[in-house]
Amino acid sequence: MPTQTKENYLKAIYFLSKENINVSITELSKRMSVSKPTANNMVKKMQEKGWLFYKKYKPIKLTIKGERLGALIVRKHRLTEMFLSQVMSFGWEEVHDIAEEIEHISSNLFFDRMDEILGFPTLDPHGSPIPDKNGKILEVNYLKLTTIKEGQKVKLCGLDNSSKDLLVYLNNKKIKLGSVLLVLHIEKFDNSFEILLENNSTILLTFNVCKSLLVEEV
Amino acid sequence: MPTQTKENYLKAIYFLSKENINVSITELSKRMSVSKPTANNMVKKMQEKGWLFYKKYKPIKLTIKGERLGALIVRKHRLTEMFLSQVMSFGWEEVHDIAEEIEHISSNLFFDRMDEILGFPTLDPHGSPIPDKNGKILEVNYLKLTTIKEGQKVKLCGLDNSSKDLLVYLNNKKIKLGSVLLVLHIEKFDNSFEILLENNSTILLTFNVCKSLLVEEV
DNA sequence: ATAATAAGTTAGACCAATCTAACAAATATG
DNA sequence: CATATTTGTTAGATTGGTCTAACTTATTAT
Repeated sequence: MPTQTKENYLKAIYFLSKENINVSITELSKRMSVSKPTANNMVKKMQEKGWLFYKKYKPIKLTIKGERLGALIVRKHRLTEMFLSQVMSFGWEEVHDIAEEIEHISSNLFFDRMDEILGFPTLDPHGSPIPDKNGKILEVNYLKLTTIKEGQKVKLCGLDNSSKDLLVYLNNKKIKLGSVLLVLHIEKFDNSFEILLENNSTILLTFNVCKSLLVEEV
Repeated sequence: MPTQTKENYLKAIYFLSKENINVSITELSKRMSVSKPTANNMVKKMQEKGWLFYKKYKPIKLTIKGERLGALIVRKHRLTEMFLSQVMSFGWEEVHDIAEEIEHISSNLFFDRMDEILGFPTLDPHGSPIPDKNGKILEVNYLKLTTIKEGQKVKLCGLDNSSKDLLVYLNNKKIKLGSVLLVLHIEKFDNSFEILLENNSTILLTFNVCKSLLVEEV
């Protein structure tokens, strides 16, 4: 049973790895907002527990065990976010912080019941996969909106960057997961996208926003 | 913001006081399953925080502040139990352990939303009061069934001892919160109570069981 | 009232998680 | 290639929560 703190380190390493970032002591210390000696010390302890492998100046790698533990925390986090939003009517911008706390609850029953109530979702509303009870995730292959050509119709399936700002922005534009977007025109000048929505309104999205939108051709 | 550990001490002192137990260092250490020096040390720290008042060999008393903090933890615990049972379909015997963990979540919004979903209950299914957002509890003035005279009609409003055994026992006898009981006869010999239920069946309750039944005259 | 028991305290230790200051090792750069 | 910069490590301290052993101070019981 990892402590709450160690669970947070596991999660940080898990995400850094998924982001293809070389997980160094320095990188980890930045992500965790702790000093380098603190991160160093923690990594040693986690290695002793058999959750990761580390050699001086080499990237930190989670072991199978560590990877599974990390995935299970992510599972708890994402199920909680969905539960808060769908069952408890919280807004998407509110759920993250609460889920950061609830993800450390040890009772598996609690999360399995959420899972059941939610109908065993495999993706959360950001389009991020929810690991199953064994820490296995369904691999998805979405495209960034920026790779889509003019005239193409796509469905919004996920967000690459789930910042609160982006969520609020999309909400204002009436775009949500599952929304169908038609790329009317791409402005050569600034790479902004002119998009036709299902309600026949036209909106303009900057290149920066488009980079964060993960879509699937329809 | 009390740490999780200190919240547990606050809760323990809160309950010991409510049970009219003289809260000594020894009593507290037993309740918390820690050594006496540990309890002693903690009590000193909590006094510094202004949550309680303690003088050598004198009973520990919560300050207004400490009382309020304790009540708020109880609020979180009881709301969680109700939410788990009523919204998430957990059995009443399963909810306690999960609530012990969730009661330490800091987000007030989370509990306020539970409260809303549950319809702002003031009593939990054991008949125990749920403190409000300010830690105020609806003072109820129930009587033990043992104080009721022959011929009197009462309504079951709460349980003084919420052991699983008692819950199962009452369930078998078809007695639940809100049941109306008529005291037909009190056996002088062993102080057992002969009770007439709403369905016109007659049952016999031992003095011991009657002590745990909190009722209101009707 | 004095001895036995219970209650409370002190001292010293440990572990988890953190810090700063100072130093060492590897990498990058002029 | 030599030096500057980045990266990692050591050492020593702190805080929160815990322990045991040994001691002191009340309470209780004979």
